[in-house]
Amino acid sequence: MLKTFSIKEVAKKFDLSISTIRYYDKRGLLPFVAKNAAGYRIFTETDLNLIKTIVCLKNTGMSINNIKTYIELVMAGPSSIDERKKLLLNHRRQVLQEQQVLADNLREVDFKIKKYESPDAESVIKNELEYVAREKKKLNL
Amino acid sequence: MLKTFSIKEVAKKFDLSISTIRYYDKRGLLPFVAKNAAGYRIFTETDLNLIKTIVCLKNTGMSINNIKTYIELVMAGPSSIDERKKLLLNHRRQVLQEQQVLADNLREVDFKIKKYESPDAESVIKNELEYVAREKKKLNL
DNA sequence: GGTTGCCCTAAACTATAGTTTAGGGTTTAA
DNA sequence: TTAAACCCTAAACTATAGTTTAGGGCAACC
Repeated sequence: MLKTFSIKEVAKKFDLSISTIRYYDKRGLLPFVAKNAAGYRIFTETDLNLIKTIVCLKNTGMSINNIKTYIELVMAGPSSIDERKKLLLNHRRQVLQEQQVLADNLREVDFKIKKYESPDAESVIKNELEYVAREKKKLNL
Repeated sequence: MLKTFSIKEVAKKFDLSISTIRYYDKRGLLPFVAKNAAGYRIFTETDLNLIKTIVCLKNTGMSINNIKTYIELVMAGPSSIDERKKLLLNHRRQVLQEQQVLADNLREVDFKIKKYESPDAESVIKNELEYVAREKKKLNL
């Protein structure tokens, strides 16, 4: 028999809260999820694949609105393949850029850490402080 | 003479909006910025160094509150070097983890893109759709 | 000396992404 | 058959990070 999953099981599987899943549904990210007679969400195996994709897009910083657009394209069937590809390629570019920003700025953080690890950190920083004080004094600030 | 900068110049230099700089000040990120008799913020060269650090921490995803903590440590002088180092090392760990998440999930996105780029993408996706339909039918969903 | 451009604060407003609460049905296992 | 464990919606609430607006003061140039 085909296995189905409750909202609680799905939440656990993807490390989301139940309310987040409900929120995603309300925001239109889960139009493919069926409900039983009592109104309970019933998740199938293939639903989980799509949810994995949603989580993946979320984890790379895509907004709910854009994820919704992607899901709508998926629901539209094969005719939307080109648009889906365009959307994902665009997203990919943004992620690469974000990675670049992260890497560049992390290097700066690393410089600071090294500075603090240096044996003469204390005197260096004292000097900097004195310089700042002189600078403000000169400017009457 | 020592050069100083207006809020507008600083905003331009760091690609921030003027209101963001005011907001940062209000949140306690700029306790080192002096004001002239008229209440105008006057930024010195060394102020810019600290602002660069703030932007750097922001660009690596640190919250305003944690940046504030870091700035407070800086203002406390050399005695806080150890704590600053700890804070930055901790942040560094989080950034590395975020980079990992980004990289892992981007790989998934790349898989999807490749799938859409394949010549038989259309038939593959048609088959998937039919599978999903059969699945839901079997489950009476 | 007035007009244009800058600067200020305080407070309200916005966007995004959820979380929590209230009130109420359903399922399951003793 | 009832209590515990689940599930539901709607709506209010929260957190974060700003942006916008209202109402005024400075500054600098013509």
